[in-house]
Amino acid sequence: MNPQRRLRLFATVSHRLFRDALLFQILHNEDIELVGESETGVETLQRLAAVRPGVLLIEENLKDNDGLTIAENALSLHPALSVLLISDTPVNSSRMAIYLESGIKAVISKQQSIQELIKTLFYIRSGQVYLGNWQSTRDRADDALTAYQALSGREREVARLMSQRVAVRDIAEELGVSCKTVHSYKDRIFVKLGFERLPELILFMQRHHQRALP
Amino acid sequence: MNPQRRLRLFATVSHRLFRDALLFQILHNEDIELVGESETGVETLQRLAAVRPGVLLIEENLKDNDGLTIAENALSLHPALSVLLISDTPVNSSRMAIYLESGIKAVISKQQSIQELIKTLFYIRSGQVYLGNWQSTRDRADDALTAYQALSGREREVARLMSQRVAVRDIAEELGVSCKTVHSYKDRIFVKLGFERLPELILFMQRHHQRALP
DNA sequence: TGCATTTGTAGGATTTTCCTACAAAACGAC
DNA sequence: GTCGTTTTGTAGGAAAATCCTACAAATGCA
Repeated sequence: MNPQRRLRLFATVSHRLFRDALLFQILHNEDIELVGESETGVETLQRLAAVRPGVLLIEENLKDNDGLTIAENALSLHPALSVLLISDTPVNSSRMAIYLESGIKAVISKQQSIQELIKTLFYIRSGQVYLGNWQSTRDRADDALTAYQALSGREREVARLMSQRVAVRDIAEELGVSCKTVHSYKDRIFVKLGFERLPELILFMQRHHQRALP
Repeated sequence: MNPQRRLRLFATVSHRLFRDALLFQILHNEDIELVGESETGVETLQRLAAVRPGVLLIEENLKDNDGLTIAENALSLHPALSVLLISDTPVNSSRMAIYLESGIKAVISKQQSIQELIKTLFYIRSGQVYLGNWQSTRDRADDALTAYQALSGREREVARLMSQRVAVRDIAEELGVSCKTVHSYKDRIFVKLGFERLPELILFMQRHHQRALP
C-alpha cells in the first residue's frame, strides 16, 4: 500500500484461540509482518528489544499485568513504538485522554470489527495518533445497512447466492449470464463492501440480509 | 466431508472482535453454515427456536449469564442440540464430568487452537460426546515441532520463503525449478501441516522456525 | 437536455487450486 | 544386501479464481 516497508507487528493477546483468529485475519494483509507474539506483559517486554516491532497490538487486560502499564514500560524503552490498545469496553473521551497521556496511539474496543482494527493499525504505523472510533454501535449498524443498499439489484442477487455458497458456475446458470460476469459482480461487491474473502460476506449477509429483510 | 447436510452453527461469543475473527476462520469451511450469532445468553435462548441450529458454540463467561446455564436451558428446550462450550481455562477431569452431566458434548479452552475447535465441532455434530483435549500445552508444542520435522528439505525451504511472502515465481527462480514444482511443494506442505491458507503457515513458521531453529 | 456515474455484461492475462504422474532416493524388513 | 514400500523432487493438465480493462445502456444530477 504505502511505499514504506512492511508494518512490523508484535501482538500480545491472552488467549491463543483469539490471538490465532485475530492474527489469521490480520496476516491476510500483505503489508503486515508479524515479528512476535506473546500472552503476557512480562514476556512482551522481554522480547520487544530483540524483534523491534513498529506497532504493538496489546490487550488491556492481561493475566499478569495491565496492558496499559506494559505499554508505558515498552514506550519508555522504545519511544518510536506505536501502541494500539484493545480495551474490553468502548472508550469514552475521558478514558481516551488518559490513554493518550501515556503515549498510546489508539484504542479500539472488543465491540469493534476487525476491519476497524486493521485500519487503525495502518493509521498509527507512522506514529500518528488515531481517535476515530467514537461512533456508537447503532451508527455502525447503519453504516453496514447503507453499504448493503449501495449494492445494485444484480449485485444483491449474486451476494445472496454467494453467501449461500452457490458455486460461481451455478450462479451464472441461474442468472443466465457468463461466469465472467458473475466474477465481475463478485469483484464489485467486494470492493463496495470492503471485503476480501467469502466469510466476510457470509457474515455480513447473515447480519444484514437474512435478519432484517425478507 | 460427510454426506450429511451442512453443520448448522449458532455462535454465542461476547466480543464482536473475537466473534468475527473466529467466525471468519470457521466459515472458511464449506460444510459449516452459520444460522445465527449473539453476544448474550438471553438473546441466544430467544433466537434458537427460530433458526434451529445443530450445534451451539458458546462462551462460558457471558456478560449476562453463565454459558453453562444457558446451555442447560437450551438443551431442555432442544434436546438434539450439540453444545460446544468455550472455557477460559483448561478443563480438568472433574470439571469435565460436571459439564458432561449437563448434556454438553465437548469443551475447549481458550488456550487451544482454532483447528482443534473446528475439529471438535465436527466430532460433536451428530450428537457424539468428545473429550479429546487432555494434552498439555507442552504436548501440543511438541506436536507442532514434529509436524515441522515431517517437512523435507525442499519443503522447508519453500515454507520459509512462502512465510516471508516471497511470490511463487520468485521462489521458483530462487530454487531453479518450475512454478509448478513450487506449487507441488506448497500443496504438500499444507497437507502435511493441515493448513488451508497462508496466514496459518506464517504463524506456524513464526512460532516454530524463527523462534527455535536458526 | 446534456454530461457523469452506475449497472449489466464480458474478455484477456496471470495465478491458484486440484489432481495426476513418475523416476530416483531413502527406508525398512528379512 | 536385496526387495518392496514410502518419500522426495519434479512437473503437466484442467478448471477456477483474480486482477484489470472495456463498453453500451440506463440512471441520475444539474
